Amino acid sequence: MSQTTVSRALNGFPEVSEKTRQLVLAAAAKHNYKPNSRARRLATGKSMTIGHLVSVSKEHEMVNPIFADFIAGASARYAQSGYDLLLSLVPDEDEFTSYKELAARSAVDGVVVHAPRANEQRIAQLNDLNIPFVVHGRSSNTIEKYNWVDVNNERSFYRATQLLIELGHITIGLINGVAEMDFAMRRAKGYRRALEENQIKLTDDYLTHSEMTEPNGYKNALTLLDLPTPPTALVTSSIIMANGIRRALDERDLKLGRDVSVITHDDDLSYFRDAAAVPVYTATRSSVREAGRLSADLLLKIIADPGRAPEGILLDAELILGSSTKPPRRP
Amino acid sequence: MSQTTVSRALNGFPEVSEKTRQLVLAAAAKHNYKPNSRARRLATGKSMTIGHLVSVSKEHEMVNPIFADFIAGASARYAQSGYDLLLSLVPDEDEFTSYKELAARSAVDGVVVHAPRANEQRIAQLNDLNIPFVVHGRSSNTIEKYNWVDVNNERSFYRATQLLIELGHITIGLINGVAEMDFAMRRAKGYRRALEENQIKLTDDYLTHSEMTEPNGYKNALTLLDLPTPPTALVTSSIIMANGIRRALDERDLKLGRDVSVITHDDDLSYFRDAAAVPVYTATRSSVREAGRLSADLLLKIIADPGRAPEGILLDAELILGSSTKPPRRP
DNA sequence: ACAAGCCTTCAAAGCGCTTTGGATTTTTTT
DNA sequence: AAAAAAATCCAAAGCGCTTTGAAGGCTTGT
Repeated sequence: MSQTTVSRALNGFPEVSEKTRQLVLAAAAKHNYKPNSRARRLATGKSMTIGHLVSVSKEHEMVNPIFADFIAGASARYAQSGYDLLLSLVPDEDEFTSYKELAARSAVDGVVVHAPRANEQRIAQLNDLNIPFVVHGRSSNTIEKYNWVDVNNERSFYRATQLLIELGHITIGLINGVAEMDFAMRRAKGYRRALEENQIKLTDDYLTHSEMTEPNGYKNALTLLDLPTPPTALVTSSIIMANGIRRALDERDLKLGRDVSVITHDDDLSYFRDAAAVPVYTATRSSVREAGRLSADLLLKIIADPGRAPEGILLDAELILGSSTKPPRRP
Repeated sequence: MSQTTVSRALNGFPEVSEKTRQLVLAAAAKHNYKPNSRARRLATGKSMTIGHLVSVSKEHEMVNPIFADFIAGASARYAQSGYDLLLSLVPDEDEFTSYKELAARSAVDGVVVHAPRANEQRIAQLNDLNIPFVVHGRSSNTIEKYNWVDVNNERSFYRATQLLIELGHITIGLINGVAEMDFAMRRAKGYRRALEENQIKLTDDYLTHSEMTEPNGYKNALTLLDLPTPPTALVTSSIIMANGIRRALDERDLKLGRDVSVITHDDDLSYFRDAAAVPVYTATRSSVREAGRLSADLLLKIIADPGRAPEGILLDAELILGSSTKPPRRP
């Protein structure tokens, strides 16, 4: 049997009879034959690979904790479509170099951009390189069109803050992510809008920006609690920071919910899934794994149909009531 | 200038003069030329790719939280050596199929095995497939030789338990990972040995096994605290579980350290780095990122020299004193 | 039975590199 | 200055597939 026939049989072309196809498939299964990826990719001119460049803060050697779950969502989709996932953790200052290199050696058919900043250069760069991409998040100060999957951060944090205000809180802090990040900027915006609409004036002392680690949640919570007028409620951008906040409260002999209310954004991380009947934290919840799935889907679509108009997918986080929010204690 | 010369110049062969090499390099830099990965890989017969198959518990959709930091360590090494990192998250029941497929289409030059069980089939399977691999961890019930990088789990948990005993604790619980995992087994062994050597008899009620999530830490801590003779000290396998334990203590109005001592294993995760002058948790600490680096190094060595005798690298966790351990309260 | 038409199969070219073996040039030796 | 050796370069083959263009085998209509 000729090479052509085998190739056609395996790749589902109609020119081969069902009988021979079955024969070929059986033989392939028997000998555990799979076409050599390298040869296949050279012949087809496709890499069948999606790149994920995750930038690592050089300063803190910090990997975004949501990335594992995001990838978990995306990976499943790639596998279904026969794509491999190329992962590279790059120091943030080398990002562009890495993208250029990937493009030059044409190692990937598309990439996913993680953790965009409000001023994100990578979008223009990738457009220049003419390589299909999807951004997980958005970039506020970018005019170009691009494909993205994002959560409605502004609205979520507006709602969260609004809820606290409705409960009677007036002094509300925000323990946020790094200021340059687009999501952090939008969340701060939502927080501020809610305060403004309710004529609550708070200085920026009540807003902290830092990497979303447990120690930072702790540290920033203490800072806010030490203000002359300490907040009676906190909003935070990460369940990991919320854990740090809890530790700070504990240390000050304050009880979560009773003494200080907390609302956190909850990415539904697999090792922090807050699935109790009454969740521990009142939270704006949105599955980052689902975002991974959607991003992968979108990227594969773009690759299949390069002429496609850029699309944005906006997910709405749910505001889920837990036991960490109560009206403020009367003094 | 011929293709041959360019190829040789770029790949550092000695047959080309330094002058022409510089010329070639300059031209390549100018046009941002990089040899096409696909063609290169076909021609050389190497994939220049390392596979990481991370198995995902289908039941809980759980991704091991240490995996991101491990990968971060490994990724840097691969990049240095020009290797790509292929990541695949596979449902745990499909593991072998995935390895076979990778081998059949010869998509990778080697793989890293994550989270080995005490009875780990993948080791024999990979040996059969004749594909270079390094195990992050070990497999107690495997006789074959293989390459691994592991922490001295047994000894670490022996020392941790011993420390608690020396402080005067007699009722000590262990909140461990999933029982089938090799690391969990070894840690339980160390814990038991310390108890035995000190003639402390405790039923298995004081030992829980589960996936290392925050909710599980919480749940299991509550279970232990509800025992007729509740433990005055706990050892746990993960700093994420330790956070759950803290929450349980909080709920019972018990103070970490003062009322219940806790020692946790600390993988030095980037978003939980316990870097205070006096760490929050007394911990057996070992950087999983460093383990990633070492695993990558070892794997690259094996690939470069297939005749190499299997090697094991045993890391010793440090026992670091924090503020979560105190002598038990006198009643 | 023969031609037309379709279904099925095949030989060969090509994907963009590396590598071999030989050709050419330059340098060194006699 | 000629021969030998070394340095440099090049044409062509080959990596294992996919894909093109053409040939062979089978069915149908007359």
